[in-house]
Amino acid sequence: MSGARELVCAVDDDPSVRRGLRRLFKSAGYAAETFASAEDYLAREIFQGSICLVLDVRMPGLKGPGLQEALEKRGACEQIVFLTGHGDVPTATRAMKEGAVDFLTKPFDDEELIEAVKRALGRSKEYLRKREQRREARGRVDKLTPREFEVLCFVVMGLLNKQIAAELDTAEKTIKVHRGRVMQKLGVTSVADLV
Amino acid sequence: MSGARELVCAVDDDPSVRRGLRRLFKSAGYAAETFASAEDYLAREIFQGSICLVLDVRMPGLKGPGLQEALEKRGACEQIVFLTGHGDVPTATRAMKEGAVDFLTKPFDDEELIEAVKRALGRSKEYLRKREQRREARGRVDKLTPREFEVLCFVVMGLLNKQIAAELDTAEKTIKVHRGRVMQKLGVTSVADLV
DNA sequence: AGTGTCTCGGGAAATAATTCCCGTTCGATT
DNA sequence: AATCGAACGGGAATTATTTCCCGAGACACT
Repeated sequence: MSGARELVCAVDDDPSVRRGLRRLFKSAGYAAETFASAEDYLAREIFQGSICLVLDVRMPGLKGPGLQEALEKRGACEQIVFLTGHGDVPTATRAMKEGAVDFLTKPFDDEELIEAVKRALGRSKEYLRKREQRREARGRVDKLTPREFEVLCFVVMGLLNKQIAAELDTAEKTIKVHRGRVMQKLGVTSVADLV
Repeated sequence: MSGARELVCAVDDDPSVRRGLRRLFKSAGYAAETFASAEDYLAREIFQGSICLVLDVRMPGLKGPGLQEALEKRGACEQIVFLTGHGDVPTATRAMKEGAVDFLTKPFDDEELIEAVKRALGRSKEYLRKREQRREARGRVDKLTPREFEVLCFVVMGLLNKQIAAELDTAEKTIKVHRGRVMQKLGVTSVADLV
């Protein structure tokens, strides 16, 4: 753990821009790091928390949109704000279609950038929250034996024990046992909680 | 009913552009209409089906983004593709943030536009589908009496009749009656279906 | 005054679900 | 060979739910 739950990362090949951004983010109360290239950023250890990436489009090596694509493939939680002096309409449009939070052009307004960063961190946090929920749910469901999982499926479909027994060609008693185990393993007491 | 389930509407103040778009959409197999201004489009009767709006940004009177905003306030299902010769990055970014499907610049590629229209119609259809589901669910829940609704809330929380009776300070028998009515009015037979 | 709806209540009977106990069989691990 | 977990099954008792029947009081509308 790096301590914080939120982090703003800026990637720009211009040292003076990096310095300026770092100062701006710090003064806005955010933990900030800067990188001179997309490759440098990718080399960083993965941050366990919400991240906002402030990206330049035109850089030596991997470009902003390329990094965006790479992160998306990785299923990362980073939310991206583009900040560039060389933006054209097709690039901006594509970036937004790919899920960027905003696409700002230099010279930029400090307040506008901070607003975008705020939105990005919010979205990143929301994304992490949902992913964590899915992970937990899967973790619990994975604790079930295959047969128990089958029974679970029918239960959430609203079938009665008797009907499930018919579907699985077994005795109703057996279904009751499985059902009881499922409820126990998933830590719930009612059918409503299952769904 | 206008017969079709899908419609492409183009709004542009240039008659020759309108003609060209109409021909393009027709040849791609879509029902198409064109309008010379945003006001003209708003005057049109509301189409009952999926709509893709192809919008110019710069027009006399209400501009493209203005129309986008107006439609969003109306909770309309229109999905918008911008098509303009005067696009700048901030305008494109704002349009995409507001939910536009794409933002293309003239001169445009026919195939690219048709692809965008296709995506827009798909999104519009999906939006309509979800709205219809919500409407139906609300319609059925509105058929419940206040007391029945209270009971429903506790039921989906997974409480037993006995517990609900205690919460509402009434007899378990009464809860059973309400519960039965709720199931009947909502057209379901199991607790799982309720949730 | 009558009509209708909502809420409340009881009884009785059938069905469903839960929770214990007991056991067997099968396959994998050790 | 022994052990373990998983799936299967039966019995019995308890509790919950559903589905019928019945009626009473409150309140609004006509």
